[in-house]
Amino acid sequence: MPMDFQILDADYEIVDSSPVIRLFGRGADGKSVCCFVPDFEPYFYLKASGDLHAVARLIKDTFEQVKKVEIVEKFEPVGYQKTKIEMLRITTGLPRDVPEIRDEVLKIQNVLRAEGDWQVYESDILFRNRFLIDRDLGGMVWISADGKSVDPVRYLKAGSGGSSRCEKFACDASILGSELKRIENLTIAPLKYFSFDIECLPLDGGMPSPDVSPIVMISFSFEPEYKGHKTLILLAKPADGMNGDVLPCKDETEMLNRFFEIFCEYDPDIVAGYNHQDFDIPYITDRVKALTAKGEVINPVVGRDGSHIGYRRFGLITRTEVKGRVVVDALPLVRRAFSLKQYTLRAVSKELLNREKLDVPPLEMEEHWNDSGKKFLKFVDYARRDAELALELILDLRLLDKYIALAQVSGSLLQEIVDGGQTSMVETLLLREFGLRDRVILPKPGDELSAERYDMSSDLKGGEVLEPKKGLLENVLILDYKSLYPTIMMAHNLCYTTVVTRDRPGGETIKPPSGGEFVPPEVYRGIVPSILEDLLNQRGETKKRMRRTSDENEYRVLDATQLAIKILLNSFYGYSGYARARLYSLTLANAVTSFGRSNILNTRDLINSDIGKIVLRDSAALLLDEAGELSSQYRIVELSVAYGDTDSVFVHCRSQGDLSLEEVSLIGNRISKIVSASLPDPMELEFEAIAKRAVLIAKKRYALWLFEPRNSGWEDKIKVKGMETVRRDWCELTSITLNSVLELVLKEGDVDRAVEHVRKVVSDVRNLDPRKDTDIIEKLVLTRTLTRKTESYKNKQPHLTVAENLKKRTGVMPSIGTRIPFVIVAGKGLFVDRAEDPDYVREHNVPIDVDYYVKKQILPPVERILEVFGVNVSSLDFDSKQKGLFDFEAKKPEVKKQEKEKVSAQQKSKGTVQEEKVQCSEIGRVEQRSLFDF
DNA sequence: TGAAGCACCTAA
DNA sequence: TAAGTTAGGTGCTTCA
Repeated sequence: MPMDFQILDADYEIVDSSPVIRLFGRGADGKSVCCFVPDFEPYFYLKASGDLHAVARLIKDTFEQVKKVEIVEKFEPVGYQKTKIEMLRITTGLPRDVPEIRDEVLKIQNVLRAEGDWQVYESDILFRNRFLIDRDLGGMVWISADGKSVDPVRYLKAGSGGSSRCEKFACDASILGSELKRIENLTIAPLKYFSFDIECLPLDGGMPSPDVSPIVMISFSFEPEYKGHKTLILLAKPADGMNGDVLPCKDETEMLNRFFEIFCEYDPDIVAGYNHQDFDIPYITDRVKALTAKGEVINPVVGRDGSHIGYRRFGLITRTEVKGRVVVDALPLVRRAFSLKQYTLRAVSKELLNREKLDVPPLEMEEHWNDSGKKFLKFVDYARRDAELALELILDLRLLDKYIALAQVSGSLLQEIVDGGQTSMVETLLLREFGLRDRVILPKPGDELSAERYDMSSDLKGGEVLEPKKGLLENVLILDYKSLYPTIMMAHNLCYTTVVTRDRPGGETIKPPSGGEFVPPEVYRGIVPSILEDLLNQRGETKKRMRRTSDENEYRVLDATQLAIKILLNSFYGYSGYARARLYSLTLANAVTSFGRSNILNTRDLINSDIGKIVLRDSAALLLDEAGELSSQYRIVELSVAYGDTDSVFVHCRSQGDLSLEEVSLIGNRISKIVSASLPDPMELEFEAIAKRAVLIAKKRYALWLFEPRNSGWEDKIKVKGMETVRRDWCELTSITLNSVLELVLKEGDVDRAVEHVRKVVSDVRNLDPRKDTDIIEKLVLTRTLTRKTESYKNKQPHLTVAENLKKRTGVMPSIGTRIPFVIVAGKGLFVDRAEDPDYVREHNVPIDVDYYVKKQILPPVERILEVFGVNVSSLDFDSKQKGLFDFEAKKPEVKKQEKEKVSAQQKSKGTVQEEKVQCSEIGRVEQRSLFDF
């Protein structure tokens, strides 16, 4: 009977001195499966010169690992080629033979004194990936495997000389697959998830070290439950009167053995945790080693094939692998998915789950552990909560959905996708498609070549950013190009395989503004453009199915799929300019961006000049007809591009009197149609939304009051880009204040109230009582990422100061990549030297530098906006010297109120925003005058 | 006093 | 066995 399952992981094992692929997965029936697939052989390609038959014979005779050398016809990786050339396909006995002999075969060239350049191809593809690519399988794909069931331990031992790794096998079922078929299934297998978290007893509250600091507790959280338990806590000591989910053990060794037993017995597909990739897993591994060295007996099996817990460190990065399962660390996933000020489990749980982490400070852990009453129970609950939170982050926030979809669409294994970036996905897709088109792919470049390319990359130019019409605008259309770079590549057949390098095609070529030449699709349809086209079609299809389905789960899977496809579509351009890519082409990357730049410039000119004006008549938008006479029932709308960045254009619509949202959207649709019609397929300018009001401050900095069509009505929201509200290196008070100002200015059109609000905030801060207002410190915290080692900084940095203080006080230096919170405290000297840890400031009542917050955090961003409205910004702050002039402040509200009433009356009578500008500047002056009068 | 350079973060 | 890309604003410090 064939067995259906979803592929979670793949690797190989040697049986009878031949490699056997192992596919690990979870079946629709809930059973974990291992499927053995023999008879797949490792190979790579060699481009050689001279008599290939002779070369082939020599290679076969020289290397005993080589099983077969064939002559095949292939295209080289880069450049348009009229014909294939002959290459050697070298098959070896074992996967590890490939890296071993790939350098050796190149030396044959010297032996033969052959001319030309020899080159190996596809010599560094992991064997499991080679298999998945060649068999059209991939991560999280459903397959139906036919074959007979086998005893995995006996099977692996047969003739392999006894692999020590297969004493124990943790799958529910194993089969020897004879036929594998990919099947369509829109569900996700009933995966088993668990998370775990360890608690160690550190010496003097510092960092625990696995040599000396014991692990005292391990907490689990399960989904679905394990033997009726949602959570489980293992203790490294005996204890009485514990809950059913607390398992006291004799000692640490027994606890660790229980941990591994539960690991295998539960048999999770997803091994979750928070920072466990960098901390818990390496710690357990090292601790087991330390205890074993002392003579303790621990059997640390975690893999589905009986393999042990372990990790590897590459520089700063730790990689852990658990055979047959997927290790998912919530920390990097949360980092990628959400822009937060801090990524401690505490901050993340609060922000995203609205749940509190419990806490036991490191210095008190020993006390809590040795207690037998409440404190001990608190410690247990603390451990339990940490495990729960890690799993909740992944499940409640559905963090894995996107990655599962990316695995399915790209064909890479889930673990690679969760761990890595876009590279592995793009390469998997390229390898598959190149293979089908008889084209080989280069190995990954070494450090030298990468460095060389990195230097060249400085002449890769990017997108075009149009100078914004700074200030306040009404009725702005937001349009953007749908998937600009991918559609450019499709429209112009831009590809590694179409760029003219050696062979010249007969007819015309495509010439991008950046230079270079590409053959048209009739001559050779580029591989990347066809991959993109395929992805684009898949995405359209997926979206169609989303509209059809009523099943909630299916909808979610489909939504994740279309999002994954979008990510993949946008990954190819970046990859082509990436110095460590297998296929790197500056000509290609530059062609894409240069078409992009000329496209947005053409669009601007088309809208400004060719369209220029649009005539609104009845309910239809028409182009202004030169000959046509216009009666009073027509309205002319003048169009001009107010801003644009890479793939977007903001079009300002001006006409006499108000324009309704419906009228503006008619214009938007019209522009979209006209511009799209002038472009090659599948490029398309899409009408996205209307900004009733827009404040453009600078390139990449603006705020919009947006209206988007939503089921037969309009939905409005404020969208802020690039300004301090969305930047994490400004304090919360800045973003709150700025948001209020933007809201008042954009939605209410009430600059006056915005000014008043700012004054209030400023005076609140100036009058801050640090002893009483400790909670406001929270709003004054700035954060910045520690991006490098101390010695690599050329200049002092505030967060570096704080990180070093932390190191002095606790002995622990925050690791690279950590966001460091800090506040600026009062005193003399440089800003960088006055940065301090907020906790320290709270505990020690250190005074805050109020003047800094007013002058450097609140005012500059607010001024940049209010200046646009002609507000005299010097009236916003009462300088610290004037703070003593209490009378003035007391009088202020009266003056304000009068002015405000006057203004709002005027506003009502005139109404448009243009006039407000004048009125507002008057307010500014009035205040200014009263200041002097006083 | 203002330009130059570093550092960070964001837009696309 | 680390890593998609460039464009651009702003603040702080140093130095001519």
